[in-house]
Amino acid sequence: MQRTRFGDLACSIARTLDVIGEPWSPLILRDIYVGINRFEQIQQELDISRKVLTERLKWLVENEVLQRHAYSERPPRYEYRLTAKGLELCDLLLVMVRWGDRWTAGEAGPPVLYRHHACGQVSHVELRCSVCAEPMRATDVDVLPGPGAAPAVTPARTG
Amino acid sequence: MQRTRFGDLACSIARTLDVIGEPWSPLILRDIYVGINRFEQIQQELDISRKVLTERLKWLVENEVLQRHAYSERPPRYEYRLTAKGLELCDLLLVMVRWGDRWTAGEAGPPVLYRHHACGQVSHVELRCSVCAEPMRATDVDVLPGPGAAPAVTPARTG
DNA sequence: TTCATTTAGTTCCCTAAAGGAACTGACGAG
DNA sequence: CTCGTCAGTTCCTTTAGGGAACTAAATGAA
Repeated sequence: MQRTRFGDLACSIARTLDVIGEPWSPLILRDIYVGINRFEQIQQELDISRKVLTERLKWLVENEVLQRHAYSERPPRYEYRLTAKGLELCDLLLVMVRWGDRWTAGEAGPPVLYRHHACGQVSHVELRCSVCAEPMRATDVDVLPGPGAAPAVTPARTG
Repeated sequence: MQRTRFGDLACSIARTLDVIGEPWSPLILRDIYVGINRFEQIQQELDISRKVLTERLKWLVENEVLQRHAYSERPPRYEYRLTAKGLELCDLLLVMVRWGDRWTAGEAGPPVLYRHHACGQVSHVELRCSVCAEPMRATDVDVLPGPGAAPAVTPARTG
């Protein structure tokens, strides 16, 4: 193997990366999210190698992030659609956008704005606690082992 | 070049990926976030190639996500610390965790739990609008061009 | 009928990045 | 003086990404 697969690690970050961590995958997801969902369109918009695009789409379909849907039988033509699983991955994109806007956009300002349906305002995502709805950032939590944790590897000391 | 750099694209997702999109980078960030912040520790915990680890740490320091800090002068020994910029990247990790927990954890349940300081409960992050604080997911927004958008490439038609 | 075009890939070669193991260098302990 | 630790560096092999050309299936125009 040239690249280590992360899927088998007992870590939700690693497992998420296993699905969309490869180069281009998040950008492909973004394209499909905004309606650029056919092979040729994505290839042209991203200027990605056709070979790699084929591989990524195949992987994302296998992992149920996308569905391949025939929009024409004759000639056979396909488009890619987000599944529920894939749509939830797009939340991740919104958080990436927020960080990129804050730390990499510079003088020019954000390249894209997001208007929230509920309030009609241009805004951005914020992380909040699912229980108390107060802000919940990386600094606001303690990390505990969960039920799916790998058993601690204690070297067996006989004696 | 073998791998396309994303940093020059007028897209905050691409720019974020340029910083932490390479294989291992998010896992390195996670390690440092939880206090595994020395070269040897990270190398052993992730079982990553020393060469790649060196490259990633260098890149993350150059991009001001990490700071290299000498915790001993003689012998020279270093540890890596998150900057403010890097700490905000960890928010992204929390969102990756949430998706991984929901879609890849399976029967065993989440490997790690997060207790929110403010309410003391084990919970997870939720995306909400920075303006109205209502839930703000990928399905809840309209996408508009922003000030930093690349000028539309309209082929110049003279005539 | 033939030719061009569109869509969705596939195949091929080349290069660069990842993996892996061994090696270096500075130091400190015994 | 040797051993061990930390923080890398060097070297070689393997494999994934880039890029261009090619295929297949169908449509449409000349």
